[in-house]
Amino acid sequence: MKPKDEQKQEAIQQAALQCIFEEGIAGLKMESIAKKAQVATGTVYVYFKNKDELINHLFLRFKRSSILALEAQIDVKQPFKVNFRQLWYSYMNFALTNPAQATLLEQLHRSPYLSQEARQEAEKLLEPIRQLLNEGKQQQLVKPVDNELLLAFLSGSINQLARRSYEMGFELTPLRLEQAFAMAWDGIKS
Amino acid sequence: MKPKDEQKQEAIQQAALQCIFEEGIAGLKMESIAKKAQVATGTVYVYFKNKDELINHLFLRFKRSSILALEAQIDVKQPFKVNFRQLWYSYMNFALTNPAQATLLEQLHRSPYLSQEARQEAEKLLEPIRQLLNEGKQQQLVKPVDNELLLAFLSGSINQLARRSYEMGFELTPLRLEQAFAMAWDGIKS
DNA sequence: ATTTTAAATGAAAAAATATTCATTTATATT
DNA sequence: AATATAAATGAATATTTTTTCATTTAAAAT
Repeated sequence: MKPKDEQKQEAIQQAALQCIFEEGIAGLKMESIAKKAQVATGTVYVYFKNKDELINHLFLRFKRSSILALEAQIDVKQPFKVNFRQLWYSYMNFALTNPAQATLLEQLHRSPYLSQEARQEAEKLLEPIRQLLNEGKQQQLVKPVDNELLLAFLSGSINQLARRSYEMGFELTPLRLEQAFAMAWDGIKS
Repeated sequence: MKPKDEQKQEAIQQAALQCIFEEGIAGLKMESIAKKAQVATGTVYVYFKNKDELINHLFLRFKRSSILALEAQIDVKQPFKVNFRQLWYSYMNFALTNPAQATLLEQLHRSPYLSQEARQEAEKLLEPIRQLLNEGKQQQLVKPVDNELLLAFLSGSINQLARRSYEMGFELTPLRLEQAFAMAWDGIKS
C-alpha cells in the first residue's frame, strides 16, 4: 500500500496559499494549484474532496495558528504596555512575514465559503486579547471605550500597513515600525 | 435609432455592485447581474464589452466618486484640524452608508480582473490628501512620518471599523464615532 | 519476490460560465 | 407612416474550469 505523502499534502496547501496571494480567491484554479505544487490535477483530489473543502481547510488552519500564536505572547506578569507592545509587534510581524496567509484570511473572511461556525470560533479566539484590553482600561492606561472600537482600530491599521508594505513595496524599516507602533499606542492610550 | 437606456446601464452597474456585496468577487456571474438588473444576459454586453471591462469600470467609477467627494471637503482656508476632522468623518460616513461600494473597492483591489492602469489612477487620486497631510506636518501638528504610514493607519482603521459595524451589527453611535475620531487624531498628532 | 493496495497521473467528461449572434423590438429620423 | 438603426433578447456556442476515472506507478505487507 502506498501511503499519502505528507510533503505532497503540504505542497498542495502551500501552492493554494500562494495562488490566492497572487490572484485572489476569484482567480483560484485547481489546475494552477496543481501546477505550482508540481503534481497532476487529479492528485489534488486525493487529498481534498473538492475545491470547497480545500479552501475551508486552509482558512481554519491558518486562522487558528495565527491567533493562537498571538495569544501565546501574553504574559500576565508583565505590565500592560509591555504586553501591548509585544502583541502589536507579533501581529504586525505575522502580517509582514506571512502576507499570503494574511491575504487568505482577509479574502475568505468576506466570502460565501466561510461558515458561521468558523466566524464564531475566530471571535472566541480573541477573548484573551479583549481581556488584556480590559486590564488596560482598569489601570486607566487605555481610553474607556468599547473593545470593538479598540480591536478594529488596531487590527485595521496593522493589516492595512502590512498590505501596503507588500503590495506597493513600502519597506517597513525598524524606524517606521516604531513610528507605526507609536501611532497605535497614542491612539488607544487615555 | 434606439438609443441606449441610461437607466438600464445604471441598473446593470447597481446589480453588479449588489452581487459583489452579496457573494464577493469570486462568485460574480454575468447571468446573476443580468437577472438582478432584470435584463437579458446579452444586454449586459450592449453596455460593457465583457466582464473585465465591467469590473474595471465599476472600480474606477466608485473609486473616483468616493475620493473626489472626499477631496471636495477640503477647504484650504480652514485650520488643519478642521479639515482633518471633516475628512475623517466624510470617509467614515462613506464607508458606513455605502457598504456595497466599500466592499467592492476592497474586493477588487486584490483581484486578477483589475488592470494596472486602474490601480495607478486610484493611487493618483490620493494626491490632494497627501498634500493636506504634508501641511499638517509643516505646521508640526502631525507626526513627522511618511504619508504612507499615515494613510494606511487612517484608512485601515476607518475601513475596519465600518466593516465591523455592518458585518457584526456594531452600532456606531455619535459617541463611539467621536471616540474613534479621537483615537485617529491622537494617533497622528505629534 | 509476489501480491495487494492506494497514490499518482493526465486525458476526457462534466459542469459552470462567458460570449456571440440571428432575430425581434423599440425609437429616432425622414 | 415608412424606414433605418441600434437596443434587446435568450438560445446557442465557445470557453474555461472542475471533477472523474481508467490506467500506471510506488510502497507496504505477505
